[in-house]
Amino acid sequence: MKRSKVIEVLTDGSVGSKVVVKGWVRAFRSNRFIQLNDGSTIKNIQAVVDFENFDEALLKRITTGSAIAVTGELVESQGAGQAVEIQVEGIEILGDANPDEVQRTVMQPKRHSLEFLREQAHLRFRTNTFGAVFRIRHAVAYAIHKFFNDRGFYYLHTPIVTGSDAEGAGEMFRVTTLDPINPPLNEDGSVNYKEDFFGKPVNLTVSGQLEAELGALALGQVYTFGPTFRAENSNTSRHLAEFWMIEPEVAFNDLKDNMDLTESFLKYIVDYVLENCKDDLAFLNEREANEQKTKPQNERNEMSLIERLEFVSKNDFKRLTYTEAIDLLLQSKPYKKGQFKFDVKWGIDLQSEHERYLVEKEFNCPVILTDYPAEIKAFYMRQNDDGKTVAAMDVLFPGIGEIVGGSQREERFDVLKEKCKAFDIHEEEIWWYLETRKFGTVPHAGFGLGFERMIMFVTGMTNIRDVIPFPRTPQNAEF
RNA sequence: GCUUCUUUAGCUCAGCUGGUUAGAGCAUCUGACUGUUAAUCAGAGGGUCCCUGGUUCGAGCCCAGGAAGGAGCGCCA
Repeated sequence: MKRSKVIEVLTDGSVGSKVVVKGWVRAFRSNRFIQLNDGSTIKNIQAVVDFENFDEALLKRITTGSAIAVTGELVESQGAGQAVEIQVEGIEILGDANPDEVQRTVMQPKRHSLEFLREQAHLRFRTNTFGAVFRIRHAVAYAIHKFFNDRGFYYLHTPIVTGSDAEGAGEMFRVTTLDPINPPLNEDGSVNYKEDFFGKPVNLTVSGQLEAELGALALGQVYTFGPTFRAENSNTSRHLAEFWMIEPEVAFNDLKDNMDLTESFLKYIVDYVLENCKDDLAFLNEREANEQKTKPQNERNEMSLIERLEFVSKNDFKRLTYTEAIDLLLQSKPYKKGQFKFDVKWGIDLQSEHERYLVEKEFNCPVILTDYPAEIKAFYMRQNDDGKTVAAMDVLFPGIGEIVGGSQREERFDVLKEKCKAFDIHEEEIWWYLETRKFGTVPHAGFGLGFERMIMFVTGMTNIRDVIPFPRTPQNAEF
């Protein structure tokens, strides 16, 4: 008989029918009630055993963590916690799990710290929390592809190994096949990269944006969705050395179009999760609520996870310029009381404390800041007419900080060449990028969304290492 | 990279002014019970007190150095 998934049995199963369900045992209570989970839903199915009719040695092997197949009739449950359950007629042990060893793992049926779960990333999928997080992670990835596909975007695969060091987005990981102990040397003692695999130094990508622009300037609208690597020694709950980024790029869009696209995109993702991940979201909502109870009143979230998602879905993002933001900060209470650690004045890069004040105190909703000073933003951002600022935008989310960074791109050949000079970027390194400005250049714009930061927002997880299956961070590449 | 906190049983933690045999809850095991929902009740086993060195009659506790982890900051998405 064909196996039914737990979610099928719970949603479409008809009472009286025979079913086969396979999964992992979460709990075996009273020698009678097996809680079985197969990953298709956060919910377990209860399989009820008349232990008088089964071999005691067989029942002994039904332990937390073991894998079994049960055959039986789907019946209405006599208990309160579930509508239906399986009256077991046959049990097959698929894989044993020794309780003494299970006890040392995160499968041990008790509450665990996230730190302990992180040390067992290979087993944390078995827990309710991480099951929910990774089902939602999938749903968000799918929603992103669906959003862009429905709007006529093309998914463009930009290179992971890149020879250009021009993005300026951060430190890069060198990729080489040279012998690290005895590399071939030039006469002056430097490494001879002509003998390396690609004949020159190459790195893992820090951004697919420049290549995405090339695609957009022919295909019209494209997006990338791939792994991104930053060799920064960042030790925070918001940074990974390997993360996933989505970078749409649209020809003929200006900064306003870019903001509109960003806002509808983020709201679409939130709506998709609210609509399609109800069970997992309800669990994470409850989980967060319980966690909040252990915190002092003033550190608790004002809204629950689901309320926060609904709030973002229903309310317009607050849009203001960098210059307006600086004015607001200068008039703010914490500034006047000297409570900011970092000074505020036009021209500075906003610090976390400033962004948090704007997002969490002043507006209490997502904020889009635009038109930053040119000096603190990348070379490819379009120069505004004031000569001082560029058409940049950062989207700031409560609790997460910067979730999107984007801009209208500099499409004027001469201006871009000047910017390259000012930023010390050699033309011969990005001649291909500059050429698009020579042949039918047009205004265009795009942005980058940190995928994991978005997952943090929709799951309520507060450490980025808990929303990617196998986190890579400084000094940690286990699994 | 900087600041700060933590490290004691499988997990989460307590451990008094430095003093005899290091504790609790949960988990595991054994037994009882059997329509349970984090099942319940009784009992048992389980320790390199992170590592190295020092002070002391005596160190889980004090001092020095190191390691690992968390949080915050910087860099950024």
